[in-house]
Amino acid sequence: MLNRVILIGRLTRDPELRYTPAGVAVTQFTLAVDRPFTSQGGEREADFIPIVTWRQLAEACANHLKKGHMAAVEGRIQVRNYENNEGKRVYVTEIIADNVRFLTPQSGGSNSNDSRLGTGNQQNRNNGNGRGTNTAGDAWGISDDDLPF
Amino acid sequence: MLNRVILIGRLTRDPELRYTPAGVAVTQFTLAVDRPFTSQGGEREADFIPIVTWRQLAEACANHLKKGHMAAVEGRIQVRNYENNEGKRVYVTEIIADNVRFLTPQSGGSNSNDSRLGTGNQQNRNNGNGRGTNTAGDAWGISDDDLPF
Amino acid sequence: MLNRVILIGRLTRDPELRYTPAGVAVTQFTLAVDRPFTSQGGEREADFIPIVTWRQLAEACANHLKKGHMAAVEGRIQVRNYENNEGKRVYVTEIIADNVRFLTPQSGGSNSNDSRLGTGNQQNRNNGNGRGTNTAGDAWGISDDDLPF
Amino acid sequence: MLNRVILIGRLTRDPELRYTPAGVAVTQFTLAVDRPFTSQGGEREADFIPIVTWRQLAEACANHLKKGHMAAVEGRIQVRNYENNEGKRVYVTEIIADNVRFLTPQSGGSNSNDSRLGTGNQQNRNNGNGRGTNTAGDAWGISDDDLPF
DNA sequence: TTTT
DNA sequence: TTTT
Repeated sequence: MLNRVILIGRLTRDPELRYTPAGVAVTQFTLAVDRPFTSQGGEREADFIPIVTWRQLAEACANHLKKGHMAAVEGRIQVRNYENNEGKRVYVTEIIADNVRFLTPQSGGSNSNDSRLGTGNQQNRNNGNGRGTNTAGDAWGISDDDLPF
Repeated sequence: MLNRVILIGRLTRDPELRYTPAGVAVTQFTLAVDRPFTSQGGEREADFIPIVTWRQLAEACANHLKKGHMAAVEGRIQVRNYENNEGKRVYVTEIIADNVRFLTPQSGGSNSNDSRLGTGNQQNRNNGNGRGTNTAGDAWGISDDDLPF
Repeated sequence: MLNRVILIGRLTRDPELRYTPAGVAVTQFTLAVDRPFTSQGGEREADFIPIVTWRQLAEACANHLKKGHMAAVEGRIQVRNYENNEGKRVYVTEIIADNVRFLTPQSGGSNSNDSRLGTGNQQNRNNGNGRGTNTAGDAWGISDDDLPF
Repeated sequence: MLNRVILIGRLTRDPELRYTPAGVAVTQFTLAVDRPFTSQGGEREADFIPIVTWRQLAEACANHLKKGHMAAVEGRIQVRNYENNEGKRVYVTEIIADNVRFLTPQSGGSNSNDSRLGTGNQQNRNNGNGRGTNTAGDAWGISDDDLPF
């Protein structure tokens, strides 16, 4: 009934932009979020949280975010499951973002930081590429059925 | 750097209270959180999100929550990993709650609804039970190393 | 750049539904949110927080919420200022809600609890009432300029 | 029952650190939070939201934040009222922060960015200044009764 | 594997 | 598998 997540962290890698078979942009990246406390045994000190963005917001993230950049992400937790290549059900927990703020100043750019996109937007984009259209599904088990808006 | 989650949903089962080897209370339950939209293909309509609470809050949840009850949960996302019995690394995403509100009126009780416990509290509780102490570790791969506060 | 509020509390009165001069629904109510701690001197124990909703969500709130009902409100803080009838600038802090969950079971109703409305919706509603159209502006200093979406 | 706010914005001025009569540190600053949309009439484009921090967090903010710096603030809304010098009741809405992240890199410093302080900390600090101790009360109507933790 |  |  209510599902809201807000994170600030750093990208562990460059974001990956793909397109669903229907031509809808999706990008994924992982946010390293430092924990508030230091582990007693020198163990884990960050959580690595997968983020998914769609449509315009996906393209903005792909264009503006890089490995190491800081970002604030607002969205909801989604628990997706799909069958892997051994026929086993795999559960994946991700944040479906509807707002991403770019907190690392863009080098040589305007850096308007205005990235509230993606929610309530209609325009799809076909990448005009027969081979590329279903890479999203192949790579991540994401299909057009997962479109969240 | 910032990691905050707020959920409202219903318990899919009664919560399970266990104790770490050191005698610290942990309870786990799953929250079914309805999605805001209806899936086009009649697919999934809720996310099932695992919640972990510690210490006093753990005991309050075990005492007051039941299957089907509505609750509001505030906490942070944690991505834990452990080795399962086939020697494979398993990743588990859970919400470590630091505040739980009981939204289903307690039958025949005072229902003070005052459940802001667990954070910053010192008192452990040993269950005085040699056999029972490490059930938490056995069942869920949770140990005293996972103590979040 | 990021402005998010989540509250759970109870309505201090029935909500008030009005319409802007352009016929857009607005409703206002106040949420009493109990503080997590008990004041040492028996002082205040709740914050009384004004909520504003627009369009479809405004009408859903007017239809389903009553004094004493519990609700979860998601939105953003807005600091509005207007000139009062003594020509003095008055500052008003309110929550502009984009999601309201009705946590009190509706008596004699279906209680689908599906109240994610209001954001990204286009339909205005003229109340067909010449006198009533600008009551919102009169009563609260709200005008069509304050439309948030 | 639940009251959570998360903001990202910029300080409109340097923060002001004071001490209550009992010697507890309080700092106040205002966060300018850009609105997600552009006003049609070129009107207001940011909300100016007053922030209050206490104890260790107050001193960390006073030491590390400056006018123009970006910060993420987590806390709760509080509606305080006091009598002004004309004997009139004044209502003040502020965010009582329990977590502040410094998002502007510190010039010439370590910038550990570890600012999760203030909650659950016991140590007060007396400023050893008879005259200065109650400046907080004078300036802002804040007294030791307002201590939130 | 799931709640109403 | 991971960021600073």
